Amino acid sequence: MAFATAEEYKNMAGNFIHDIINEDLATGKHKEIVTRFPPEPNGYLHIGHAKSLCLNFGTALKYGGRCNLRYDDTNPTKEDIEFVKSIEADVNWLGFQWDEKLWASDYFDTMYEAAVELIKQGKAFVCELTPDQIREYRGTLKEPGKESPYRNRPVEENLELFEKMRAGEFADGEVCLRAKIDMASPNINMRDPVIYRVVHAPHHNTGDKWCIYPMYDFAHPIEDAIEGITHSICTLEFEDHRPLYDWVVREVGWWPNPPRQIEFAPLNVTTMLMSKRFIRRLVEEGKVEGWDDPRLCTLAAVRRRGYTPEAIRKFCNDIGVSKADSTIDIAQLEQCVREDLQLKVPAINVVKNPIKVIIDNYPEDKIEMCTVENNSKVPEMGTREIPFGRELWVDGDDFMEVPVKKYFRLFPGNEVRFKGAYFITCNSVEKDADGNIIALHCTYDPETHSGSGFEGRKVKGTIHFVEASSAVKIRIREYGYLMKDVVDENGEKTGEIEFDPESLHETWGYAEPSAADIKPGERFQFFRKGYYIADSVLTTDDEKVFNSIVGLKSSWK
RNA sequence: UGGGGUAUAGCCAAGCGGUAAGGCAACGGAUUCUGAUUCCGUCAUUCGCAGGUUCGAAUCCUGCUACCCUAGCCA
Repeated sequence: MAFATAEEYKNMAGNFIHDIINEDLATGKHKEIVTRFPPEPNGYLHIGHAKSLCLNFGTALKYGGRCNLRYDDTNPTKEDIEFVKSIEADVNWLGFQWDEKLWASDYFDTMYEAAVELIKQGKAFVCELTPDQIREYRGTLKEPGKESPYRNRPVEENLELFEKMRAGEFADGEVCLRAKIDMASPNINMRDPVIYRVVHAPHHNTGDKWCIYPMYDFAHPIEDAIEGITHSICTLEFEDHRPLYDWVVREVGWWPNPPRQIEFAPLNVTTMLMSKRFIRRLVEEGKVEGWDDPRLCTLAAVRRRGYTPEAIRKFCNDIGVSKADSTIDIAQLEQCVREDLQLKVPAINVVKNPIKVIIDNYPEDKIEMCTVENNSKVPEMGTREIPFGRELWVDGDDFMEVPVKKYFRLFPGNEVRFKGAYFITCNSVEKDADGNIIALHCTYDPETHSGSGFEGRKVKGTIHFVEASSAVKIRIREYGYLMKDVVDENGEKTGEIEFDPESLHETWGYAEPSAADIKPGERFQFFRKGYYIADSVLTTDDEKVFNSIVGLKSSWK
């Protein structure tokens, strides 16, 4: 496993978060920077998490600090230990190594003590209002709330009641512990927020030890403080919670140099569905193959699709970090993938929508081997031999019976180079009774073999081919976008997007003989077509299935 | 009609009182045995709008406007 290096992040794009860190370092507030990546184990990590991962781990690398992986497992009813394995695999795959792996649930004792501390200070109380009543008492965005009748219980009574909560003497929702802050606060988060609730459910880590669990707003700042996190980086929607975050660590008072929460804008990418809820629905309804369906944006999916961790890290670094709502064009991600793959993967010849080419002046039984580069950008990747013979397949896109302007591949009367082989002239088109093309009859010029130094004339087009008798048939899965624009009856975009059932297009083609040896997970450039990966799930001994990664940058217009 | 945020090119994003970086996209042109790559070039007289301060404003001040978040015993 190749992990991201400190070197990679030394020159990480500066951003407002680093301005804050630099300041904290300069003033001596902190000597070592400690961050954390705190997923709730309730689903798969996706490309949006990658931004957070790169920010948190990258920042730690940049400053020579530490970054913890911490599971925010404070709600036993919504979490599933099953996801833990995938989360760790994905974090490592992306190239990050946590300093420590921790569980919020390991701090339940401390959190309980912290709650008791608040009660003793008269800053928390046990409330017997029902959830509905609490909502009612909370007020609205524009109107202040009103105080709970239980708000001014004596400390001793609160202590007793809280102990009873812990002892399991109350049913779920019957009572809860609330912070005593300000019911008239314009910030709703400060209107006596619930900090502990009763949940009679076993916890994967603590079993039946607890039947009360802390709420995020109470737990998270304590988790950060315990670990000595210096900068708690999270997404924008928690901005309004910051006053409460600060309140908790301040009022509990056990941490002289408490962490600072900093928020950044979450990632959106055009055509990529970042909603975990919607992804889950598609998976459950069977509209996609699973959490790793290559059309999804989970890390498992983009991995299967052939994206590399290096490309994703580059992408995250390129897009920068700010607090402005944004949606990145998918083209920017794809470009990062091409840029990375270009220097790493070999090319093979593959044709889709094959058209038979017969070289009429080439001997019937002769097969000769042609030498081609594995990667024209990287000579060290060597060469390979591909067969050339009388009957060949060319790509359907490489022939036009009636060429459009500036088309310089195969058409009747035109001469092109077959990459690695000869100049070939298309003479005639053989068709069946229905007008379907059976074969293109061509001739080759023996003097023009690759490497012969022939300079007699030039051709404008170079195309690739697959020798027919040795061709390997392959299945190709072309991934379009999962979502498409919703259009109304007039064909106008409504601004909404919906699931596109045609976003997976399956076709087939022929590949050169070497394709028979390809192992699942291997990536290739399909010469002149784009980047593909041998599917690690579907490939069998009998057939090769390739998933599209990204296409080549542009084609002729 | 509370509170908290955010507005710089088609999409991101630097900029922090001294005259608009960079990336993606797009478009020209050169090279190319991949219409890829590579290489050169073009792409904001203007920073949401309107005023003000200043020799000088995207940066400071005032007033607007638009969009996002926020009323879980979710995170």
